[in-house]
Amino acid sequence: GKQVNGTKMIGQVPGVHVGDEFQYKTEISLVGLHLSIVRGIDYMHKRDDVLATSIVASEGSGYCDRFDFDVLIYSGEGGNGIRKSQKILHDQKMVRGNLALVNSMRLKSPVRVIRGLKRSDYRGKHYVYDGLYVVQDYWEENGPGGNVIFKFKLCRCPGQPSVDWKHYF
Amino acid sequence: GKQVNGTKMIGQVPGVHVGDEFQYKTEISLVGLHLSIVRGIDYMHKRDDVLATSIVASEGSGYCDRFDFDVLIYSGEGGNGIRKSQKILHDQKMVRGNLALVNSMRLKSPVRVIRGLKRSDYRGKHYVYDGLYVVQDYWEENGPGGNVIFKFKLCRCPGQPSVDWKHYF
DNA sequence: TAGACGTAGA
DNA sequence: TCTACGTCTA
Repeated sequence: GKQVNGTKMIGQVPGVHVGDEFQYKTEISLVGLHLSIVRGIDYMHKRDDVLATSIVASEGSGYCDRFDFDVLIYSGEGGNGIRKSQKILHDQKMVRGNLALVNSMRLKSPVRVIRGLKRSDYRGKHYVYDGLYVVQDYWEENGPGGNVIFKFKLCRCPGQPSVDWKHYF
Repeated sequence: GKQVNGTKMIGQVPGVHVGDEFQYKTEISLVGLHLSIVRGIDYMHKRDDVLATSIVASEGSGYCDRFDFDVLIYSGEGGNGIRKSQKILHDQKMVRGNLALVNSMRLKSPVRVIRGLKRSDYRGKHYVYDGLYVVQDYWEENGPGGNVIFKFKLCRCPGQPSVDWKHYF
């Protein structure tokens, strides 16, 4: 690994606080919040399980994530082909990040949530750490092309500082 | 723009020194060395010209850049299709970055050179600022598929600190 | 080797 | 919308 902040880990990352803001995915990678520069769901092996460490969620990004008070409805990974020029839609599979989120739910293992926010100046994003969530439920939905998409319901762990989102938009 | 260090500029960047090392393209973008995260040649409008500000050069990357003492032979951009899964080779065109380098040669405008070095631990790169160069010549070559590739000869400006490259490999 | 919620500029 | 010397994991 090449992260500066130490090893990949579950839960709170030392030195990173709720509300901390970052310019690039590479920065949240460097501080150890979310190691993958491109994937939305990051995960790691822990004992015999693969558990989610963190997710990057963005409203209105084509993934249709929804933040509603302390609840996040998050879309699984794979199949949607959003980054493809030929937008072929496939069913999402219960593997990798999706499977890690289910395992995290089963073991009540907390997941770091980073919100990707649209910039005011151009089409890119910036990123704000929103704190720890637990996965409470998941289900399948049909995407626009009839393909299977997983949805995960995450609830923000109590006792964390609140974030004034108006400050970041 | 979103760079932290100020506006895009030609020549020396305040606060950045020969030998400074960076982990990611996003970092050299943040400090103002090379604004584009993906392009090898960065450039800007200056009066009625488009001039090169900086290039990222890597030996052994498939682009066949060559460093030889204070001379760099650098390959132009476009056409080579290295990042494509279907490796279709086209002729490079005298546009964008390639044109900017020719303009920089004509006006003897200095170009910042960043060397992309292979990491020891994985397949990615890190980046070291090598200082200012001037473009002294350019020509066409035929690439492996017979396609046209531009080559640029850059010479390192005298009076700059030397770099102990063994330190970085 | 390919896939994944990458980025900026034309 | 596309291209461009991205970057990591499986």
